Amino acid sequence: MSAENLPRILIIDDELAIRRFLHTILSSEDFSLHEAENGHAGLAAAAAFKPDIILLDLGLPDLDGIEVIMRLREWSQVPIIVLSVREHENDKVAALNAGADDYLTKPFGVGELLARIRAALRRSLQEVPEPIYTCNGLQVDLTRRLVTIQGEEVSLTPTEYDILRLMVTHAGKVLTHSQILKQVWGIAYLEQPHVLRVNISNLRRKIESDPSRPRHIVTEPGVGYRLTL
Amino acid sequence: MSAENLPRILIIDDELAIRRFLHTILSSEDFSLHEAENGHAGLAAAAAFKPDIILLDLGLPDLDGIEVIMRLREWSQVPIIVLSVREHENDKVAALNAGADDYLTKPFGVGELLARIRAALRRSLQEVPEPIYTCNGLQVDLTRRLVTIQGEEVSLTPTEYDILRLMVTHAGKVLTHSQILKQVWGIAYLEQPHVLRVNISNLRRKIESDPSRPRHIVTEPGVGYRLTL
DNA sequence: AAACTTCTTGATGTTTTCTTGACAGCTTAC
DNA sequence: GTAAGCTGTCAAGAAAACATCAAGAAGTTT
Repeated sequence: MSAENLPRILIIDDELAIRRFLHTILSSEDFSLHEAENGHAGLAAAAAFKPDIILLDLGLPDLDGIEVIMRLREWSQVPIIVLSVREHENDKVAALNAGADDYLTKPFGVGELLARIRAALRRSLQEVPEPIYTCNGLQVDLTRRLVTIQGEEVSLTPTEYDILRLMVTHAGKVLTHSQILKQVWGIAYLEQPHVLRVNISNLRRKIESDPSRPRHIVTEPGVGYRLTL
Repeated sequence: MSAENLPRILIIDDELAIRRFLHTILSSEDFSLHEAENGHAGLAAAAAFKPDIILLDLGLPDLDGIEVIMRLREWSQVPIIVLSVREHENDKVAALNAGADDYLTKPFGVGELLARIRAALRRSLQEVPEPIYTCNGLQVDLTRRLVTIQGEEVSLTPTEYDILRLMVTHAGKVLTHSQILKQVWGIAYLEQPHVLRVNISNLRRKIESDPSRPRHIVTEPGVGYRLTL
């Protein structure tokens, strides 16, 4: 898994010792970490860093923890796990009602923290449906890898689907021969425009109602191809 | 608010006293309640009652609590809040890793319980999928692990059932070879598509009326397999 | 321990996909 | 007008992917 895909965790805590502690625990797992030492910095970091989960200490110097939660909840659904020394029930209730997802009282077990982080991540990673490209009876559902023309299912070979997916994700824009060849076949095929033509032809036969006068996959002579918007 | 739209809570606990206690607390709020006094009844009720949230006691007479969580998670994403007297960290970690959303140690405060229920409800306003897949005479009941074809029960091996369950929970979507291999056999088998083919073949022999022309498990050449919707 | 089920693995034949070459149509340049 | 270059189509052989059978290994139950 590449570094970009690691779950992102934002730690908002003013105590250096705790930040170090959390850093030690969490960096042994596969997480991408970011830290903020007060409420305002935390709110800014939440917007900039776009964490998948926030670990929030309630006792911040500049802002009340509840305030931070409420400000976050004005625009973000990111899971918030509160870490606090206050174990009075009212504090927990207030934080949870303000929009926190979980509340852990210090000192807490490392295993429990990790388990609760995983539980929160599990919930929030529930996949977001990708948009479906639709145009003139052609429909491409990228999540289901399903292509339909006039409602009828079309079966594409892996290569054909790769090309079409590339075009859908860049719908309306011209894709040069080199771009398509590089993406689908790899750099080694840069000087082989023939394979691309054959595949475009096959693709058109499958998704165009009149392959000799294509409406979806338009050729831009001398440059490449373009998928009509 | 009409009675049909109230959040539905299922309580799985063997102790009458606790059920009474929870009933008292929760019926003062706007909840629709249902109770089960052992694991099997709880699993059945989860399928029939379709709760928005489950309060689960770990110490059940017939099934281990972790087992209940895992069985539920085979087909349902419903939030599970564990209520337990065991406050050892290992118990919490095991429950959370098995798929629980929260863990409360008895005795707990009423306010905290309500707050945690609200927190769980807040983020789980999503649709619950039907636990029973039906299509062209093939029926898969994930809650009972029961597969029937034209009403007749089919006996599957554990591996075959795992594959089918994976496909049912992603019905309509293409599952790549790697996805299936990773989920069913583990990462070590990623480069062994042969075992998958053998098992798909066996599965088809059992659930397809004409295995050579499959209607349910469609192969997407070069990619994987897909369960017809 | 025997009987049974399930899993794994190898061998073999089939199907699908990929690559490549031949050729024809079209456009542009001269 | 014609040559050159780009483009589209068809078809055949090669390569890869797939399905199925069957036998032995491993694990379970009786």
